[in-house]
Amino acid sequence: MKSTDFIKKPLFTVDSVLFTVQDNVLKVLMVKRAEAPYRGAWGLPGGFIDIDLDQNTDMTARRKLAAKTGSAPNYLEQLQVFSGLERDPRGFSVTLAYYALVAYQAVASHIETVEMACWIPVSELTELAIAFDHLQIIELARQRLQQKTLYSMIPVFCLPQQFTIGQLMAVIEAIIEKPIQRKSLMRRIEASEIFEVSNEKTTSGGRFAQLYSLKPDANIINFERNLSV
Amino acid sequence: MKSTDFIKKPLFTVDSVLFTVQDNVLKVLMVKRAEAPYRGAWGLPGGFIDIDLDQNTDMTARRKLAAKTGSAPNYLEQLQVFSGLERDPRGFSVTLAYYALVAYQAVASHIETVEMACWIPVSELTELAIAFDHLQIIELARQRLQQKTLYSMIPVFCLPQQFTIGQLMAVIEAIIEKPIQRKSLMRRIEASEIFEVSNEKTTSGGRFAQLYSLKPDANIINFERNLSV
DNA sequence: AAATATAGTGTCACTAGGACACTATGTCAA
DNA sequence: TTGACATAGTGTCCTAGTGACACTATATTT
Repeated sequence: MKSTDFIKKPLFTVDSVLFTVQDNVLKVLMVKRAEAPYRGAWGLPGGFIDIDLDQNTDMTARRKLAAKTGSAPNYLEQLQVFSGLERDPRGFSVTLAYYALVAYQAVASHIETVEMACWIPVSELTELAIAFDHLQIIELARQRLQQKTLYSMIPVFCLPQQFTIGQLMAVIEAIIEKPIQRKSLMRRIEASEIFEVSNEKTTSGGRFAQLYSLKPDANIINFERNLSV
Repeated sequence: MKSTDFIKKPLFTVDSVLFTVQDNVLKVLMVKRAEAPYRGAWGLPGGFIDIDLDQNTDMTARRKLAAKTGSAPNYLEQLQVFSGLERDPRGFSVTLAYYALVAYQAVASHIETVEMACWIPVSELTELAIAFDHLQIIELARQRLQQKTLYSMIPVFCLPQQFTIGQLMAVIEAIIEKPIQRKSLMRRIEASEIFEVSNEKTTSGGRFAQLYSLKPDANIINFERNLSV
């Protein structure tokens, strides 16, 4: 291995776009950068692989998320690699971006205790100083999440273990930013066969809503049709 | 930057699964490895980023593919990152895998002149010695290609510029390994609005087949339903 | 001219989602 | 107590895109 290899190796990092839905608004976990470059700007939670700690890049993403949220996300999937000379002032860089989902309730209290980690509505990101190309990464993650919401049930991962259909519907509508038919959602819940019912629950004035939860061994399936756009 | 950073940086490579369809069989471009590890085994075309040559990882994939095929693929997309301590005897490694499509005719003659590059039917891969976890990567790429074939027209990228509906149908059936309805395909060709007609052509005994080609500015769209599985 | 092969169309059935009226069951205020 | 209202959940018809498959069209071959 020549010494030039050292210089020419690109920086490799792992970043995650952690989504949740709170009050019918899609939000992203952002971290205020304490170091250069882009010191003081908001960036995605992430960092370098630690070969001693991480079996693979999934573990890196989980470790970095746990550091900020104190827990593991309900869903984690690779988004895309972003690379190039321009995206980091330190030189050629390669970032593996993940996107992830979590229930707001699961991390809300922990977030408050963490210095400079914050849920930011995706619609308000443009008002902030965002580090690197992270705004672009978030936008792609949002598109992927929207698309996947049209043909799968992944939005359940933005909810606590027990949830009502009304809550699931609200989360879906927050993600795709369009209303959907309650009836269509119920048909899919039945067809997917991955949910089970439990007790009852009441919310803001109205009939009791059935509580659902994911079956323990449930695999998220893909429907063969999209919901209408 | 500490000296330990040097040691602990993972190997980062870019590999591509280049598919084509020849004689109704889905094939992958494999390269016989001339160096350790896995010397003599078959592996995917790929290698390290060259920061001086590559603007980004897409360019790395294209450059490595051009070295083996003499041309650019018709389609190229990121598949997934594979990482871990176990997958490479040299240590912790990270590979960004792409998958790509090309017309057999476009590279057939060049392949023959290249030492140890070869189209291998995906069904015959298990009979060979495959380096690293490349077999697993190819399998995932195949699944992604199959899935995408159900809701898009990407299989056209396995064909030359001009092609008949019969050829497109054959390519699709080779990819998903199921027969499809000619009528369904024609409906999608019309609906997609990305194809245009040209002259005529005859093949093995039968009525002339209309030749189609992709419109110059065509964007591959996704249909809202899958073909039946 | 008939057999055969491939190209392309007409048409009906099926399926899953969209629309929307309707029923069910809770809260709250007069 | 009762009626207005809010949310939960159902019944039913409409629609669009695909599957199935018989049918027509046009070439080659014998």
